[in-house]
Amino acid sequence: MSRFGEVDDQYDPHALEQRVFEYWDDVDAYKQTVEHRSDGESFFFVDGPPYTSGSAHMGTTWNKSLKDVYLRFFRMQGYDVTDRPGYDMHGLPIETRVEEQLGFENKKDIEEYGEENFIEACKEYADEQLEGLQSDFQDFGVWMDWEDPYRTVSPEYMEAAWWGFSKAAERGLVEKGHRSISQCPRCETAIANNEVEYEDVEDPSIYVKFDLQDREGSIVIWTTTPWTIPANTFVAVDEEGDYVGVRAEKDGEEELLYVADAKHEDVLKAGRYDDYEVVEERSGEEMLGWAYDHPLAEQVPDRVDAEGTHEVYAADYVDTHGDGTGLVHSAPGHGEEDFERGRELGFPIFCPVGGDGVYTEEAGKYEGEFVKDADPEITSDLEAAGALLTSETVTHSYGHCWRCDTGIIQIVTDQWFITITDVKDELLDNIEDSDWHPDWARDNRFRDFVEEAPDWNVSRQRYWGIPLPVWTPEDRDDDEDMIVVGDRDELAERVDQNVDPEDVDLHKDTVDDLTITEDGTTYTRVPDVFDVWLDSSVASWGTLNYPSDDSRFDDLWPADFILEAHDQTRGWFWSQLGMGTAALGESPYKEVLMHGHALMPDGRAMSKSKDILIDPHEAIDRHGRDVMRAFLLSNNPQGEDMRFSWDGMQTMENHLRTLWNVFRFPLPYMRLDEFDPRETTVDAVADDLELVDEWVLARLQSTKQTMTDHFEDRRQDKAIDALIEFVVEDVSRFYVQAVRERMWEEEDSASKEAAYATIYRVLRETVALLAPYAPFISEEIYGTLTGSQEYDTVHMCDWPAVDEAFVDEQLEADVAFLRAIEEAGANARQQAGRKLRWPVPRVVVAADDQRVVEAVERHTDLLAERLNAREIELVSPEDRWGELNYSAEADMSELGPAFGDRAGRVMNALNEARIDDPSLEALAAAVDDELEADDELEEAMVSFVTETPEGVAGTAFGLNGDDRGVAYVDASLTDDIESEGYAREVIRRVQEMRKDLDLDVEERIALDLEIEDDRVASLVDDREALIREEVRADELGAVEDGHRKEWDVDGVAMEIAIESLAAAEASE
RNA sequence: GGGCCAAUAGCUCAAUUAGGUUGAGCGCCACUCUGAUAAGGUGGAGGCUCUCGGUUCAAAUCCGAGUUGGCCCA
Repeated sequence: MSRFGEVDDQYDPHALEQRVFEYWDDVDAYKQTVEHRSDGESFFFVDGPPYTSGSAHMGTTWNKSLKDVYLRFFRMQGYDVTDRPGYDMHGLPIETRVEEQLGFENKKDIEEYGEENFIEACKEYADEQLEGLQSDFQDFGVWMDWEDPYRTVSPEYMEAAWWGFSKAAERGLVEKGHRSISQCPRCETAIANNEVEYEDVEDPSIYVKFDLQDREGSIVIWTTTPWTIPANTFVAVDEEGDYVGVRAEKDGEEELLYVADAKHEDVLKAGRYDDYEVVEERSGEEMLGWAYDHPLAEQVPDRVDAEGTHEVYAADYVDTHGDGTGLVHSAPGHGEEDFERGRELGFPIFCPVGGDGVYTEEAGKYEGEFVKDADPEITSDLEAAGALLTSETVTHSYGHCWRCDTGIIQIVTDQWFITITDVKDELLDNIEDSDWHPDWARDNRFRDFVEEAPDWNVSRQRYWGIPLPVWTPEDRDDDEDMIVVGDRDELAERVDQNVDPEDVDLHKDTVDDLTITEDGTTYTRVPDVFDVWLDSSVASWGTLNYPSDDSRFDDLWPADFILEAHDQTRGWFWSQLGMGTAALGESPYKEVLMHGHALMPDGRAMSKSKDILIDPHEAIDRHGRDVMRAFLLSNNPQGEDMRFSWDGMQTMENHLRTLWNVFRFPLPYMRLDEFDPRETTVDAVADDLELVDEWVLARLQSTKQTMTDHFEDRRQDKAIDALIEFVVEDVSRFYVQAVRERMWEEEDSASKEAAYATIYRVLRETVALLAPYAPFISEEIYGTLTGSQEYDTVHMCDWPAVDEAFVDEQLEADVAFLRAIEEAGANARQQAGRKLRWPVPRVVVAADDQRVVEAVERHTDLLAERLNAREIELVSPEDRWGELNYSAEADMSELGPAFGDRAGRVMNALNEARIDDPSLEALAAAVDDELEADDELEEAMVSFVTETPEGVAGTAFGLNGDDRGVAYVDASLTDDIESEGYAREVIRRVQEMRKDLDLDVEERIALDLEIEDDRVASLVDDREALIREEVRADELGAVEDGHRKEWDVDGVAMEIAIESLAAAEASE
């Protein structure tokens, strides 16, 4: 870009962004920036890999924008930043998508299609999805290493998972075990608890009577899963709970039922008993050991029947006041808690259900039926056996597979685990080694989650994932003597077949058939693949291609910084901690920034499936990338959700437009004067800097300090707020207004040079501060300001440091007062009906305190200029402005009782009184005529009102809500003031006419002026020189044709004509 | 059902370690100004600070209970 070149009149985000994209390509901006920092201190950022399904939504967009702003910030601070993006490409979500595309219904279809083909199809699908995300992220202007993302499906990455798992195995943390797990019967695989989604469904709700042996009566249990009754093994009670025996009567028959005391009314009501009576009170403890008959003994002949089963036991999962009866049907072959308790009690684990949710042979009569379909039959069998107390339905939340929405079932299967419960203390210790923003997320939420986390089931009975690197002795499937392979070299070395470690893909189809033979034993591979959460859990070394590339691991690991949304406490924050601790004994990250979710403008969650969303592409279409990014980044990134807002987007566009306008304002002048920013620096012109220059430079220093502090607190939102306030309030609305005339000066002057140097410095640093947020507009402004004199891209700049020479807190405070006075003055002017264009003879500032006096004394000239006042008079706090009078406003409700029928006259006197001291004494003296000897005026009767002299209006000014004084504007007219006022009116109109003709700023004109009112005409004549200079009129009164217009200036008719001299000459 | 977080103007948020008359920006309405400005300026409307209790001379702020929303867990 050429320095001070022509720029768009209007901020046009789309055209600008396209130009910048092309420019970045031309100069290889990203690569240069990375290279520029290659000698810096290392900073290891790890990208949490988005799952490759669908395109970028607003949440991902916010996430990547946040990453981008921090990575750019760290780079500007000099760090050599690791910025490899990642993609999470394995797992059930993609499998189910591909199954849908291929029209598959279950695993058999996959087997028929062929594992290899299916895996290939998944790979293709994942690759396609990755491309969509890649191009979106690049389109948002995110600078990461897009040429080399880490992909969880690459052999190097899969090897990183193998390595981590094998390290955990070396520490004895890998075991195969029987566990109760959540199973998706359609996907035929275990799914993690955190992949279970809960939805309300209607289910059976049955109360079942288990007849007691050796004593009269039945115990009553409640369940919403009749299909688990065949596996019933024991009944649990609360040892400390209160239970009752109830003798109940229905249809003339009587029975004795045992339930929790707190639940007996509900239960008997549900059973529609005619009448009942509590006949026994028992503690849970007393019921321990009671034996009962399995109600489906006939239907399920192979049911569990070991010593001590079908008896009552204590368990801590019983609640005598919750749902149900206070007696809990327990089937260790299904429920997780039942399983744990059953194991403690030493019972066999009976689970007559297969991975597809179909009863096995062990289920006797029900063999071959899908469990949920068997509910009605089981219920009617219970009824036939006289065991059904009642059958209803209930709507409750029930777990579903997060991908295919099938209701999950709890069954006990063999799975592989990383037994992180064995290192729980270490996990909790390692939490302490990471800093979180916000800190409560770590200390409350994350700690709670880790404390309660069970062992990690890492095996899935699926295809599209990283194969477990576990080989077990042929014909045995336990974890004794297992072999865990840690990398590809080890694989090639140990397997019986020929494998090229450089070449092997590592997916299931390439390793399934490999065997290992050692010491005469042949080992075969466990057919499972890893839980997809294990993939991303190794990202901290997978990003570095460790272990296949060990060049950087020692230097970089663990990660310095990660940044994800709050749903990752259960996800990636956790899985990484678990894996890092299991494999290496350390937290794999040092600092966490946890942001929230993107919500709809009305506060609802966005949802793609329900089509409730704001598409980032639409946001870009409407406002551009910089605006979207800056809007997203102006939201609190710490734990709180972000509401998207179109208004907020528009406001951000307005702010960026203001910056654009500030930037383009001085360009023509700088160009004309051949201003050289390298020679004419603020330091070079230090002696010529005027007050406003020093002030805006001081504000720049404090803005940099504020922004840096906020960035270091990870509150980039507050940082950009500070920057916008500086640009809009200080630079645009104050500084630029104040220096316009200096820039218009035609002659070279030290003052103009100082203004150029100042605004140049301000703009040059502002775009560096803005660059991480709005990289496109910053680039174009930077390029236009610097041409080829600096870096090729603003993103190579250092983060601007505070320049102590320009820090001036006193000046900042002074100007804050001046601006408050100016604001009050503008208000007073409006009250007095005098526009700013007309000078006023004086402004009187009545200061309430010494600080205001100091500010005004130090900067009287500036204040006079801003207020367009000929003179500033200062009244110090201990004095009162002598020209003020006071009147009183009487309160009749007080006067009435005090003065009776004289009240009206007193009131008039009070209201008419004019006194020069607002005291009751002075007032009493002024209305003396109406008062009688013992009358006493009281504070409550009146309130004092300040009366300004004729033609003067006053307005109070203050700072942060505290009144600090009053500004009085004396708007009286003199010939001299009218002369300048009318001259300014003429100038403004001529300027407007110049604009009509689209004249260049430098263009000379001829001016013709006719004013009917002789007095005004003569007043204007007095200012001829001023008018000629301001409107660049070389000739007066000689316009024949030209541009001619009639004006009405406050009732005075004028006719103005102008003509460009260049045009006039050309036509001659 | 449990945990965490949030709730202040129509919208987005402030209210300065630890109580002292609720503020800003945007939007809206009126007026005004304009040779950088789809700008700017002035004024205005707009709030039982989610509800109910408690502590206190005093609560948006501290405590308790609830409501709504978001996330997490079951």
